[in-house]
Amino acid sequence: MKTNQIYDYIERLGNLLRVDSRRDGAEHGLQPVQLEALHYLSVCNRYSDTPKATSEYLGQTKGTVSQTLKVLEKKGFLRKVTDDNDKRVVHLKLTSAGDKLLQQFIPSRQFKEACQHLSDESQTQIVSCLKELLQTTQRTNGMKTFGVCHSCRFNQKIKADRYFCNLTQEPLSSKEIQLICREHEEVV
Amino acid sequence: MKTNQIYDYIERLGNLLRVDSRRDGAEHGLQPVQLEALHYLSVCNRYSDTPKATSEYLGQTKGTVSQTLKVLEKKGFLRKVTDDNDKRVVHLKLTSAGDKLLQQFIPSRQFKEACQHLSDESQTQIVSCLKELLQTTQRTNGMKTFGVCHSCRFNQKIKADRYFCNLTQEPLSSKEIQLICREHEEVV
DNA sequence: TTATATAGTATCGATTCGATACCATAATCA
DNA sequence: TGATTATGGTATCGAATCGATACTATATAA
Repeated sequence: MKTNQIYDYIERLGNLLRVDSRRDGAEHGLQPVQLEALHYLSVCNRYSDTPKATSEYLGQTKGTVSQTLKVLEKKGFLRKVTDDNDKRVVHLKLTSAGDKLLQQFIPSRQFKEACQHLSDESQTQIVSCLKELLQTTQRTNGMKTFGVCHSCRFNQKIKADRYFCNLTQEPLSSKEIQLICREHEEVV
Repeated sequence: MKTNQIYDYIERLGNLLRVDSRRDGAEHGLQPVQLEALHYLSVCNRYSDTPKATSEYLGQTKGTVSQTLKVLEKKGFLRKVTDDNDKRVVHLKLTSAGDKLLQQFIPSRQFKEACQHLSDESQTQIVSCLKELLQTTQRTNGMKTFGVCHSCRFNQKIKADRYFCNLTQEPLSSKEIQLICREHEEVV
């Protein structure tokens, strides 16, 4: 069992990313968690761009996340749009300033630099290892997986470029199925 | 280039560990960063168990770390011992309560559980992947590597169970060379 | 001896974070 | 239909992180 070793590496790598994030974010008066929330909102689909879903993703209470989002809105990195069908729900859309910020800082310059020193094979192997580790962790703990539609058991391919979600009973475009979803459930 | 994918996985895994840590630590009134500091101090050698080294490891300012350590001391998880040679320096020793705490919470129950579902091969592969990723990141960014003496260019094997550090010019036991060191430099 | 570097601490203000209380809308059910 | 309950979200408070700054004590260099 190499549990401890794996734990140490993940903790250390996560830590380093956080240090980068703190330094980069400081330039715009942003905290690591705020960048992370913005990052999430940039890669999730229309079922998942709400404060509630963000709270589930970050593992924080909705009150905490509400404050985080307020800061991001005040700084002009996202705007809130009330849902047409359910007026309790708000959707969080990145502004162009928000997009620009992420392109600049996510991943951090340091991390990009490091990845360039890895061979293609290494990168492929690392991706598959991390994927397995993450999926195992999420499955074991009964957590939401936040995967993309492509790997979701609810997703159904109708024809080329036409998909259908069997959970929401709505059609999805080929662009949409590349985004992560709060309702995602791994194909078994 | 799979930079973004790798970044996402690491960020997500690190995030999950932090959520576990926050929940576990809360039982003893400890924050994630405090558990992390204690964890570091439990696996570092006698050159590296100081506030300064902890600050370098965590990537935080010495002032910040000083407060973290004060809390851990007040709660009885570590004690401070002034260095004999340099009276500015203090060494941080875990108490038995500190040891016990780590055994209970590091790695988190959830993480141990998840790792048990991974095959031996998977674990071995994950370890080697993460190691490569971490080393590349640290090397690229000119960071301290915080490795164990075994992989350090300053370490010299005299005979079975007898080692010597060419940096500090001191002998090291076979037990000591399994601990991480702030002066560690990878063999090239 | 004087200056400078280093290890560490103390204090302050901005911010995170969870807990609690609260509001508005939706869903349930008698 | 009308009352109850559930859900999404916000506001406020207190404890804690974190960096910046200023500070003390010891060690090293000039």
